Amino acid sequence: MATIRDVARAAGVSIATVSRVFNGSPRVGEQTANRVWNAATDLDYWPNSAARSLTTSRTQALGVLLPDLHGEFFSEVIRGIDLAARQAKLQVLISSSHANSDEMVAAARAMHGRVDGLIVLASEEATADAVDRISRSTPLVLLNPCRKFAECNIVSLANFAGAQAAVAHLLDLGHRDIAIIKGPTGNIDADERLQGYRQALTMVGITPFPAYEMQGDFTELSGHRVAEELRRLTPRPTAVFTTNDCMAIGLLSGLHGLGITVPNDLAVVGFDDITMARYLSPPLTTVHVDTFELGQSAVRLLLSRLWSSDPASCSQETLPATLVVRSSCGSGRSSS
Amino acid sequence: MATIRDVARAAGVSIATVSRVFNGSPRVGEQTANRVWNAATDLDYWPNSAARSLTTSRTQALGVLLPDLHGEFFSEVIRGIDLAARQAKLQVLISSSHANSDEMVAAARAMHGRVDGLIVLASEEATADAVDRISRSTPLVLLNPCRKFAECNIVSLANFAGAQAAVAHLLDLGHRDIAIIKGPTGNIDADERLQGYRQALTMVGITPFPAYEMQGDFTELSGHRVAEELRRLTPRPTAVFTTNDCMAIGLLSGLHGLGITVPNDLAVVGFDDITMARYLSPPLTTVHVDTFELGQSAVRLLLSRLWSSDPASCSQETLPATLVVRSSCGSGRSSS
DNA sequence: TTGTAAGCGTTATCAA
DNA sequence: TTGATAACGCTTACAA
Repeated sequence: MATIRDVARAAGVSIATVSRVFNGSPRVGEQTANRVWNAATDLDYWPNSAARSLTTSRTQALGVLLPDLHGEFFSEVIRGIDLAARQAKLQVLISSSHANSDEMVAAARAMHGRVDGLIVLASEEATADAVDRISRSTPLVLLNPCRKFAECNIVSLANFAGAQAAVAHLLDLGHRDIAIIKGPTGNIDADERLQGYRQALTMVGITPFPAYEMQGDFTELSGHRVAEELRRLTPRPTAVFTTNDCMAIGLLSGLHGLGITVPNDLAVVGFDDITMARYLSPPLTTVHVDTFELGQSAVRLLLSRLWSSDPASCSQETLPATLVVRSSCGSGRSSS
Repeated sequence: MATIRDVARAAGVSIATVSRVFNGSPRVGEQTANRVWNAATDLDYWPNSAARSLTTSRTQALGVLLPDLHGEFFSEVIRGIDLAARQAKLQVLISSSHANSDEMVAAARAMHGRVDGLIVLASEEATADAVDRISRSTPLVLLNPCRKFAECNIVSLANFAGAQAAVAHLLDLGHRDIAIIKGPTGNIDADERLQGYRQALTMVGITPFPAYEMQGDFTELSGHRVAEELRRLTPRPTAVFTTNDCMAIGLLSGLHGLGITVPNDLAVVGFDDITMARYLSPPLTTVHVDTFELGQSAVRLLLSRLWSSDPASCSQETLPATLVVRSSCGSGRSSS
């Protein structure tokens, strides 16, 4: 690949002039600029980003650190980040599947000199410590962090409120025996949604019943497995809140196999509102969250952090979680 | 952030020695190495990747260029790439949502100096031209390219064979009137799957019937819409091949609303075998492809291309597409 | 408006 | 085994 020197030589100018042309400096004659463009095109020249970052100490890139995520959440967050980054002329470096703090810190270090800041999804308690270590050397935006780090920019989802709304909906429909399928232990989303569930029950005077809190792990398979357990519960619940849609899908499938009809025998409400929620049978009532927006917001926040003169400035943003009523909860209990 | 000079000063050595320590050079005394490690740890030092790439002219990073993709395909490919890259100690730069060649070329240029090679998913005819332009300056691996570029490393999916197998399955079950929901025009996957469908019919002496080739765009919504069209077809098809699972989901939902039961009134076979295919009702018979492996293979191919002494060397790999029989096609037509 | 030259943080080539 | 020092390709004062 040609360098700036090749272009300078070909255009009969100094390398400084070539640099000016490529950086859109106004202090360059039109004729000269044209000669430079032509030479650059001929030589198929483009500035070397590494060299550029070195002199400017700005990389025009951001890094993303993620745990081992699957499915729509993962893809939509990345899409959101990628799109917002592109609009801001930033590049995106990704490193996912981090199971513990050491891996995350190693990934962050490896990005040193390559990124101006980092977006970190550390929802698992196991990766919390990484945030402390990384934040000492790099501007950070946290996505849905497992703990609230005081001096960080944070974008979160309204998990608690969303879960409360989901359960309140079931209560409104006349249900009293409401079970929940929990997410993985140590995951902040899982935990907040569980708390929202308990709170909604408590508010109407129902004491959360431990046997109704069934363990899942956010996968379809775990939802499928729980169907069997569910029918053995006494008193048998009339409704169940699955803390994400994937588990709802598995559950629906399991219930179908068991001959339990939804919503007549059992009402089901999910969380996330993934694309296909509306195409399930019955269409799933669930809590909508905008994962794409989550990614976009993170980039915006990082940008404002990078531009701000005050590096200690920090803001926290929470994205709404709103109930979307479809058919999986029916229209109320016929018999009380 | 501390630089190599700070560490050298703190450890009382030259910068060359610090560099040697961080690059695992054997030619350095144990005592010295320890002093350097300690100083580095104290100062929280880590080598600047941009500077490193500049001197070595190797970046230890690869770029990924993608069109506007959603859902599981997107996330699994990236996961595959990310994992394989991490094993090879490579970083991953992502740029997605490219709708045309100019955008792709711009993204590739912006990565100049940041990546050693590129993985490009250019399945759309609209982005084909970008491949030609980019390949002149950067080592490339193509994922499922819309045209077969002779001098490129390519990993593809066995779309044709997979589609043939899906339709052959329907034929085996006694179906003769088999419709198809096509993917977006100009998309290679869509096209190859359509060709496989036609071929399977032709092979048993059935002439493909144009009215049976319904337009979809790989989204759930398009599958949903087609349900209505489908029932108005004469002769009414007894089976339908949807060229991806998302459309099958939409279709299933639409058929359910119309009171058409699967597989009794209509057999449905999909393509992709996304995670939730098995949890649909009925569980979807579909063609399994390993998207995660697609990403991994691409990285491996790029690596071998980068290491190979012969830059013109190129290999093409095709990943299998195998039928997974579940319940959405039933067990054969009761009445012929 | 253009050119010269210093410097960004490394690695790599020599010497010592 | 270590240390000077010249690149690497670029941006940016400062001069002209």
